Amino acid sequence: MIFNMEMLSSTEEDYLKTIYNLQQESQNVVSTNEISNSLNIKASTVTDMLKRLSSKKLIKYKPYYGTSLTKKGNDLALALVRKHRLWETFLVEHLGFEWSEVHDIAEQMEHVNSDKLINNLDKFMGFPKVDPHGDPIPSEKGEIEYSDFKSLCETPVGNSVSFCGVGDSSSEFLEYLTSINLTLGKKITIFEVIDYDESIRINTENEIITLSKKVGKNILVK
Amino acid sequence: MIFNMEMLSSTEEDYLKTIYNLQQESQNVVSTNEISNSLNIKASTVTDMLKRLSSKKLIKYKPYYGTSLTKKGNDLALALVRKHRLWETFLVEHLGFEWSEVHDIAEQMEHVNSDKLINNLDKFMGFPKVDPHGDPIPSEKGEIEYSDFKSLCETPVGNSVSFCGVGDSSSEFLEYLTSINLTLGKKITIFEVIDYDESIRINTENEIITLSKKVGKNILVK
DNA sequence: TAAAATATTTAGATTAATCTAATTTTAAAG
DNA sequence: CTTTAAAATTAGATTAATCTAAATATTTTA
Repeated sequence: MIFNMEMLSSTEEDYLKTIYNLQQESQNVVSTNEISNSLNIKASTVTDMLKRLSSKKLIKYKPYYGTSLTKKGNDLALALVRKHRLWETFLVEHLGFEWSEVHDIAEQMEHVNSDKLINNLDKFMGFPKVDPHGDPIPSEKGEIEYSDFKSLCETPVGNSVSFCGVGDSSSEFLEYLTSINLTLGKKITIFEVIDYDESIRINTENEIITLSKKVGKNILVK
Repeated sequence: MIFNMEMLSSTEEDYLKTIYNLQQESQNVVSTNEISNSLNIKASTVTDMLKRLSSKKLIKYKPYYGTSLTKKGNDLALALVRKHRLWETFLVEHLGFEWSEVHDIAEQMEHVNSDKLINNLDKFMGFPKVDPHGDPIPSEKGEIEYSDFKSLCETPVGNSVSFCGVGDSSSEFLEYLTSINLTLGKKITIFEVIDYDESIRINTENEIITLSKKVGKNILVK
C-alpha cells in the first residue's frame, strides 16, 4: 500500500464520517457535543481532534461555533460511506447476513484501504445503487443520489406507499421490523392515524398492524 | 461486536502472526531480532511487546533466550492465518485480483473481527483447502494440514512434478513467475541441473526455461 | 440584564506503540 | 579464559487517543 500524505488513522476517519452523518441529519454545522455523544467520547477529546482535522483542512472549525466538512473532508467522508455501504450490501447479498447484523462489521471493513478492492467489489455486485437499509451508495467519483423518501408519519390516511428506507439503522429497530415482517420493498397502506398518541395503523400483506409515532417516523417510504 | 477479555490490538495481532510465521520457518524459538527485522520495528520496541504478550500468556518469553507461542497464542495466530488466507482466496477467486496483489490487502482485512463473517465467507467459497499461493487454510477449529511439498531444487533430473506452492509470497517473486507463465498447477519436468551455479533448466508446456537456484528453492512441488 | 445552566475548551494525566541512546548479557574469536 | 562483537534489554522521549477536573464562553431564564 502506498501511504500518501492524505492517509488518515481509523480514528480520524471515524470522526469524519460522524461529522458527515450529523451534518446530513441536521443540515447544519455540527457541535462538539453532538460528535461527543455520537461517538461516545468525551467532549474534550473531540475538541482536540477537531483542531487536528482542521489543521489538515478536512473541516472548518471555529472554537465554540461548531464544525463542518470542507470539500476535501466531504470527499473523504463519502469514500468511507461508499465503502461502508458496499460492504453491508456484500454481507447481506452474498454472505447471508441479516440487515440488522451488518453495521458493526462494515464499520470495521470500511477502514480497509484499497481503491481497487472497493471498485472490484462494486463491479462484482453489479454496481448496486442502495445498501440493505435503502441508503444510496456513492459512486467511485463520490456522486450520491440523495433519495427523496418521506416518513410514514407524513403519509396521509388511505395512501399506499412502498417501504424504501429506514431513519434508524440500529439492530434493535431493524430486528423489530423483521419480527413484524416489515422489510424493504413491502407495500404499505395507511389505514388510520390515532390522534391521541399519533400512532398509525397500517395495512400490509392483508394484515393490520399498529406502529408508534417513533417507529413510523423511522420508516421511509415512496 | 462483543469485546471479550481476549481482544487484541491490531499491533498485538501482527506480532503474534509474525512469531507464528518465523516459528514455522525455523522450527525453533524466535529471537527478538528476527521479529524486529520481519516487522521493521526496532528491537527495543519488540522487547516491550514480548513482555506484554507474555503477560497475556500468548507467548513463552525468557529474556535473552527468544520466544515461542503458547497454545493460546498459537490458536489466535492460526485464526489470523485463516482469515488472511480466506480473504486472499476471495480476492483472487471472486474479485479478479492477481496472486501477487492480494497480500497487503489481506493483511488489513485479517484484523476485521467477526467469526460469523469469516465462517460465512468460508462457506460462500465452498471451504477452500488452499489459498492462491498454495498455502493451507486452517479450519474453523484451527486444524491445518501442513503440506509436504518439496522445492524444485531437490527434484532429480528427469522427474515430472506439479507446481503446488511458493516459498516466497512477495509480489516481486510472484510477478516474475507470472511473467514467465509459471503459475500454480503447471506440470514441470526437470531437464537439466547446471553444476556451476546450481541453476536448473525445466520443461513446462513444451518450453525450456532456466531458473536460478534461488528461484528453484522457492518453487514448491509435489 | 444578571444569574444560572449548558456547552466548550484548556490543563494535566494515562496508555499503547514507537523511537534513540545507553547498558547489560550472551556468544564468538583469539 | 579474556576480549570483542553481537544481541537484547533498559531508560528516557514522543505522538495519538483517550480521560478527569478546572476554567471559560455562550445561551437561557428569571
